[in-house]
Order: sequence, then structure tokens, then C-alpha cells
Amino acid sequence: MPTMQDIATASGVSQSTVSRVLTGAPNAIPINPATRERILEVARQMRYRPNPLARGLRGARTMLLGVIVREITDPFFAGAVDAVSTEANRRGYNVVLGHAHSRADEAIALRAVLETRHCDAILLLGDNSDQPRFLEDLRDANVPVVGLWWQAPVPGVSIIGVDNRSGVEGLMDHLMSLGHRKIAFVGGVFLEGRRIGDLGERRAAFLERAAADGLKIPNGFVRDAQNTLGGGAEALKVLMALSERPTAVMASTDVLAIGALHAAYQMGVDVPGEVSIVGFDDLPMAQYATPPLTTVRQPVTEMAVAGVKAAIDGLEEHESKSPQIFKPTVVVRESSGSVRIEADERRPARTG
Amino acid sequence: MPTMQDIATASGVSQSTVSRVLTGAPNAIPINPATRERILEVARQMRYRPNPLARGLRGARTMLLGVIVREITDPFFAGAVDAVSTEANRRGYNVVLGHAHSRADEAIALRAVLETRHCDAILLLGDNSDQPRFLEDLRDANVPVVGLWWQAPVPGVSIIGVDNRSGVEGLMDHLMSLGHRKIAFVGGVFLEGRRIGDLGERRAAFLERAAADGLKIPNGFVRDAQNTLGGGAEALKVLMALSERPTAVMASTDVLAIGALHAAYQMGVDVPGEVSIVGFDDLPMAQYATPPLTTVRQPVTEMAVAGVKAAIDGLEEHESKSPQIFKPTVVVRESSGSVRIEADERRPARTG
DNA sequence: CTGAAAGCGCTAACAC
DNA sequence: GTGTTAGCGCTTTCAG
Repeated sequence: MPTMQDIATASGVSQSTVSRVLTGAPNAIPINPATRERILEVARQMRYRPNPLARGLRGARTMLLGVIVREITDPFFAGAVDAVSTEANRRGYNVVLGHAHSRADEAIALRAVLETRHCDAILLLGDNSDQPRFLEDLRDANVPVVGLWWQAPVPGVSIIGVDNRSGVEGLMDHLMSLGHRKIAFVGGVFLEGRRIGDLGERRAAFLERAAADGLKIPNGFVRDAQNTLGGGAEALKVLMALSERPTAVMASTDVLAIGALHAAYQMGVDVPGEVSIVGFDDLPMAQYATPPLTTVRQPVTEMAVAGVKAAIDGLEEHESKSPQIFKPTVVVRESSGSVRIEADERRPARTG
Repeated sequence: MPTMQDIATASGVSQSTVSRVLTGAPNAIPINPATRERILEVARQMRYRPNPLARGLRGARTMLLGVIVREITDPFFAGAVDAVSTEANRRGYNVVLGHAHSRADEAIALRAVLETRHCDAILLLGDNSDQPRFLEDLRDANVPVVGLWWQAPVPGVSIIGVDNRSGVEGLMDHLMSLGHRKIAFVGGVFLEGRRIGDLGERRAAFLERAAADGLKIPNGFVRDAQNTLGGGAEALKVLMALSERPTAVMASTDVLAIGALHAAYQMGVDVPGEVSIVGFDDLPMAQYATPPLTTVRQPVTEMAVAGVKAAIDGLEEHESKSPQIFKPTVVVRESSGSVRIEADERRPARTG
């Protein structure tokens, strides 16, 4: 791999001249067109590639964005990573993926940050505010830090979140307009048993709204579950085994909802005839669920764009902005229906 | 952010001593325990972090693995990225993620990622060998390149693939043992219209096996489709509209199969009563499909481990190994059944 | 055992 | 316009 010095020697100029030419326009320094052409040509022939490490050492940007995601197998975050990386690429940045593995294992998360230190900025996908040491450490990595899908404002971190409350309200409006009063909630609990982040907020919003509307929430109607298909399936089975069954189940993610849908299918429980099931996120998969899932769509792309922008802007301005909260929208499909029409024959040919 | 020099000054030793202590064990050079402790303590207090750029400049490894994934929104590859990044982390590496968006031009643009060849090695997830310029570029990347989920052996690239043929054979054995003779195939076609990679191989294997067994493949039984839920749904609709319907549909991925399942549901076509549907990959979602999907499981974790190993080994040895091909295994669930029992009432309560 | 010194490849003053 | 000269933060001889 040739260095600048190599191509300088080969074209009979000094290394700094090569640097000026190859560095591109930003220099106000004029260069003899002939020299410039010669250098460019030699560089091309020798297949010169700049060494970003050396550039970085000199204080230049590495054009690398660190993205630390709690759980990339979560389809929602897979989509988020996609959106972020697309936007980052569009802006000329590449993405270094740190993987926190959804264990609040601080050591791992920490290492992820440490080794992401040569990134120009860091994006945290999914709330990590349960990891104090992690955050503390982040703070004195003197790069901009952006929390995407965060709620809790943390000093030094630009927050971009979704209005979970509004999403839950929309879903509740929808369900109640269909006559539901016996509504259960399946929330998320992280592996260590801490309930935080978006799922916690959705759960809180549900409880508050239920209280405000005077809904009775019998014992066992609010279930913690791991945010997996299996978790959702398990929760639905338990709910359907209660002596007093809910007529609707609000799952705090589509993954949980789809798992629940599957459990209903297995148990021969008709959806939405016997129970309505709604989710949150609007994964691509949601409209291909059986039946297609009523859910809440998050503006993932817009949020990703805002996140990348915040990260890159943070490079110039040196203070983190006030939180940006995006509004989600309810998407009504077929997994929700009027309460108890009758557990009937409403099978094939629909047009979802 | 303190430098080594800072902590050297603060602990009253030379910067090189600090380096020796902080660099860790690999040095055969003994250091006075007292000095060592003092340095360590000061470093801790000043929250010292090594600068990986500077390390890298000196020729040390960056402990960064470049991963270029064809399509991260494909759940299969999301899982693959997870597996690779987990294994990489286990080995002390971090992952730089490039997303090719399954487009040739993007992949070429990702040359940028390669140019930032501060990655110690590069893993390509999903076959990109249709892009000659891309490959050419790869060749003079002076780091080991590993093709995961590749078939075509390319000089200079270590290949790790799955035995698609064996998977298709297994599926065919299964379907034929159930009495199916009218079997359709839904394959993948990439956006540029080139049919390559695993999906191409599966399609070829299907055709060969069908020919070997003297199966008649009527016009329209082999369909190209984009590898999305929608693509699978669309394909099934077309197949069910044929005057001569297949009794079984082999989809070349679970994503396609699940899309097809959804279309069947919408059209009121019973699965597996009227048509059996099988997939390939065994995504986590497959067992939660309605009905649970018969498919072929790929040893994703093992392949990821092998891929990371090949990449890291490639750092020492300087030649790429011969291809490693992993065998997948058929997983029978409920989406496949004996041919034509009768399009009947076989609805709820099953126990899948 | 520890320090001094030479760079890794590149950018950015500062000269001429 | 172009060359010279310092480093960026770190590893690594080579001398003590």
C-alpha cells in the first residue's frame, strides 16, 4: 500500500504537495494544474488510498459513527440500524456497530464504548440509562452522544424519542371505541428484571390511562414478558387461562403481539372475534401477521435522520439540544375488532 | 482526554515506561512493581484511555472487523450480523457495519469502507460476487477477506457457505414422501435482475432434482420474487391462480414462505390442506408463523464462528483456505402435510 | 529496570 | 506554488 511519500517521490514533488492535492478542495492554496494532474495520475496508477488512521491522528474526523444497539436481533432495532446506517452513509459516514447484547452488562457496554472511541460521534439505540457507569464513561469520551429511542434526559446526551404516551392513548382510544373495557397489557421486562425505556413508558401510560378512564384492571391483567415472540405467546396463554378474560390485549411491541397472535391460533382463540390484539412499532412483518396486526407506527426513518443529524451537528455545536419527541400514528388492521360479536365463523376470504 | 505523556508526567516516569505498563503483559520487559502500580493508579485516576488511532498507526491491530452485509433488513442477515458480532466481541474485536442495501452501486460505494482499511479483516455477509468491480477492489485490500454465505470461490477470499443443495434435497425428500408431485418454487431475484448467491443455488438445485425425479414443472411453477414478505405473497397469489395449481410450494427463504402463508390466509387457502408451503433458513419467526413453518435450519452460529475465525486466522496465515460448507437440517412443522386430504375444516385447536 | 529517540502516514503552519 | 518542519499519541528499538 503506497504512502503519500511514495507517490511524492514517484512524481518528483514533496509529500506535502501531494497532501494538498489529494486532500481536495478545502485548501485555499492554489496548485499548479500541471503538478496537480501529474500527482493525481500517479496516485491513481499506484492505487493510492489515504490512511484514515493517520488522518484521524492529526485530528481530522474519522467519518465513523458509533452505533450501540441493545439488541440487534430485535427486528425493530434491526430496522433502526438500517435507517441510521442509510442516513449515515448518505452523509458520508460509516457505522461502527457496538453490540450491548441487551444485558445490562456494563462491562460489555463499556468496552463497546471504549473501543468506539475513534468514532466522531456515538448513537445509542435503545435506552441504556439503566447503566450509570456506562453513561458516566460516555460523558468523558469527548464526542457527541445521541440517545435514540430514549426518554430520560441525561446531561450531555441529545435525546430523540418517540411519544409512547400518545401511541398508547391512540391505541386505547381505538380499543375503547370498539367497546373494550377489559384490556390487558403485556409489557417488556429486561433480562435483569429492570423495566425501563420505551416499554416501561408504554406500560405506565397504559396504567394511567386505564385509571383515568376508570377501567378495572383485574389481577394478572398486566404482565411482564421478555420482548420475544415466545414471551408474547406465553403471556397470552396465561391471560386466556384467567377466570376473567380480557377482551383486548395491548402488547407493548409488535414482536410480543405477533407471539400472542400465534398463541391464540394455537389455542383456537379467534382474533379479533374472541380477543383483540394490538401491538406497537409497525414492523414490516405486522401487516403480514395472521390476522394483520393493528399497531402504532413509529417514524423510524425520520427519527434516524434526526439522530444522525444531531450526532453530526454535535460535532460543531458543543451543547446537546433539548429532547426531540416524535409522534407515532395508529394503524388499524384486522387484529382488533368490536368487543364480542360472538365467537363466530369469520374465516376465509377476507381482504386484508 | 489525557495522553500517555500526561500520565507519565503525573507519575514522574517517561512516556515509554507508561506505554510498557499500560500495554499489558505481551512485553517480556519486567517493570518495577512499585512503578507499575503507581502508573496504573495514576492512569485510573486520570481516566486514561488509549488512542486506538495512534496504536493503529504504529501497525498494531485495530481490533476492528469490517462486516459488509447485503441487506440488513433481511431478518436472516440481521441474525447473522448478531452472530458474527457476538463472536467477534468474544474474541475482542468490534464490528464496523457496512450496509450494501443489496444494490451494486452501494456495494461499490462501500469500497469506501474498504478504503478505510483500518479494519483488520473484512467479512462479506451474503454473496456479492456479481459485482466484478467490487471484487476487484477487494483483491487489493491488503487485509483478509472472508465471504460468509458465499458459494463461488473467488481467489483471495475465504469462502464459508451453506450446502443449499442438501437443504433443497431434504425438503424435496420430505415433500415427495408426503405424496407431492406438483411442486412450485419461489426464488429470489436481486434488484438488478441478477439471480445469484444462495437463492440462485437453491433454485438450480430444485430444478435439477425435479428433473432427476421426472417431476413435471408446468409453466409458471418457478417464480422469481423479491426476497420480501410482499414478494412471497404475490408469488403465491399467482400460483394459486394457475389453472393447474401446485400442491406444494417451496420458497427459497422463510421470508418468502411467510409472505406466502399470509397470502394463503387472505385467500382462504388452507395450509397445508390445500397447499403445503416450506421455507429455508429457520428464522426465529418461522415457528411462530401461522401455521408453523416447515423449513431448513442453517447453522448460523457455527458459520459465524467459522467466519470470524477465518478472518482472524487470515491475519497470520497469508493464504485463503478452501471453502467450508456447512450442512443444514430439515425442520418439519405444520405448514407441510400429505397431499390433498381434502380442503377441509381443520381449524383451531392444534398444538404446534 | 527505565529513558531517549525514532518514526507510523498525514496535515498544517511557516518559509522561500 | 512548493518545500520544510513539526508534531498527532503511541510502540519499539537502542542505550544506559
